[in-house]
Amino acid sequence: MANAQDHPFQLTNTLSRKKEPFIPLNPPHVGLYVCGPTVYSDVHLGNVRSFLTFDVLVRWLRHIGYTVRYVRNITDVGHLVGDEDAGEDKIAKRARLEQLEPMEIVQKYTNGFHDVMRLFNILPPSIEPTATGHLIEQIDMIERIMANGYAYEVNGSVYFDVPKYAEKHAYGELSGRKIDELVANTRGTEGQDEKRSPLDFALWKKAEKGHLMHWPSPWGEGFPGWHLECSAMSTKYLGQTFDIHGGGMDLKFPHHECEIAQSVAADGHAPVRYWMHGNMLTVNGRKMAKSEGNGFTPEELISGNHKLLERGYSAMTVRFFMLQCHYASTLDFSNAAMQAAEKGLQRLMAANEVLKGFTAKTPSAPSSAAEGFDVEALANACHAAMNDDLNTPVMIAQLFEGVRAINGAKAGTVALSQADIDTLRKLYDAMLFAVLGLREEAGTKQDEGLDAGLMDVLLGLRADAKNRKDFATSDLIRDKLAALGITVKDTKEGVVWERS
RNA sequence: GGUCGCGUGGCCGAGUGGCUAGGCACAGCUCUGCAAAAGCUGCUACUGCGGUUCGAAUCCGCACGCGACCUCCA
Repeated sequence: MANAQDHPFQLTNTLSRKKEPFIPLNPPHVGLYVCGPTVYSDVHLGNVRSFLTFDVLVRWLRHIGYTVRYVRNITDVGHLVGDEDAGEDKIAKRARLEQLEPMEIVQKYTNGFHDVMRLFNILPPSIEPTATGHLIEQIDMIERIMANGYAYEVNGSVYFDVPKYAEKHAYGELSGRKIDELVANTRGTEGQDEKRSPLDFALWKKAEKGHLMHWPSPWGEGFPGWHLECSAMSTKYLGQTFDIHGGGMDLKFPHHECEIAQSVAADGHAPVRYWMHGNMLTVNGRKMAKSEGNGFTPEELISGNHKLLERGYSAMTVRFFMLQCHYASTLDFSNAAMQAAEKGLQRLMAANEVLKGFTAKTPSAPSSAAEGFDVEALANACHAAMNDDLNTPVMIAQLFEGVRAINGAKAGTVALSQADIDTLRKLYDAMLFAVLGLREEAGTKQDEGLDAGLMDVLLGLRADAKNRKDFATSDLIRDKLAALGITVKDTKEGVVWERS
């Protein structure tokens, strides 16, 4: 767009805690890495929010002309369930519970994850690497770290030496932590006596007897540490330093902090130029989390079959609901908010239909009092909002300003030129579908074969009744249809119906 | 306990020190056989107390309330 130079894309870098102009390393290419799911259970709505945030980022970067290589991993090596069950990983535990091979668990929940992503119209990444597919790279990285003296081996396990690293580097810079405080606040360390410091973290864990997932390594049979895969895979596909790394707020510490340490220790470079963290989805003010048990799955959301849900909501309603909040703010889920979002989305999409339906001529003879509308200013405002740290709520607010103009043009109170209409069409098409990633939902369209035919019959009968001024009959038909969830509207252009 | 963040109208949520988003709900009007939709109009808020400033929701301090992270989590 015209003033991309004047208003470059600004992104909050959680490393500096400031909004910074986004300048990629090798324009027009952008390297983006996002931490993906651990595939040991169903994804819930909180997970969806995070992936949605980065989906909008990718869509926007591409919209303003960048070529994005988007890498989002699948964590398919289980990691420790908790202190008590040290030795058993989440995937192995699940495999035992469901009596499946660990890789069946991985495949099952990977498939489920992909289904959910499609449901919410979240674009697939360019590369979706798996931890188990990159053991060679991970082992190689451990060797580089050891060669540089930042890791040590104990009984077939390898640990990262955090105090050693902190002598020369800023461990804790991302999450704002200080080494002394971390040491002072460390919780129980039993079962971790192999570590020299409680802050040290595993790069490689020796597999105990009976452990299902393990691979050979220079240190014996074992499996990689949780933080390592992201470092190894981002380095492989995006280079030792790349543009943007994203993930949920809850991954900042220790996960992302460890990633920085691993990369610096292995290759001597800070891996990431811009760190980006999405905030949490909350329910009644508390974080939605697997461990809190307050999450619901997308299936439950759509069916409404969950005690927190008054009724079901469509995937696009949820998407729109989330986009009406800035990604860096917490967002609280509530039925009232969902219903408000649903109405708003309907109005927005309906206005887009009105816009598409305008004929070549001016939509409706504007009255002499019709006001003009600055379409250019609207387009610029949308662009500026997105460039301002992906401010989707402000961008959506602008689209609603446009809705008034579109509906006003139809009503004859706003004058739009053909050029205005063309600009608006392009703008709405781009913002609604390409950038916000909304899509028309099935079931609201009027041209669906049998349904459409049946409706034509009923509405034909109703029109006859109306012509005879038999309003009792015409209203009866409308009321009965309303009871079935179909709204009939008599507009100037004719009768329209839609499912609610 | 440590670190970080938040507290905006009936609800959800933006907000760069002055021009006081937007959505939903609500009320009135227009259109309409009625309804729906749409348009117009109305509804002016920033947890509390101090301070800085000509001027603060926005900056600073204190208090209260809430949350996140510190342990697997997006």
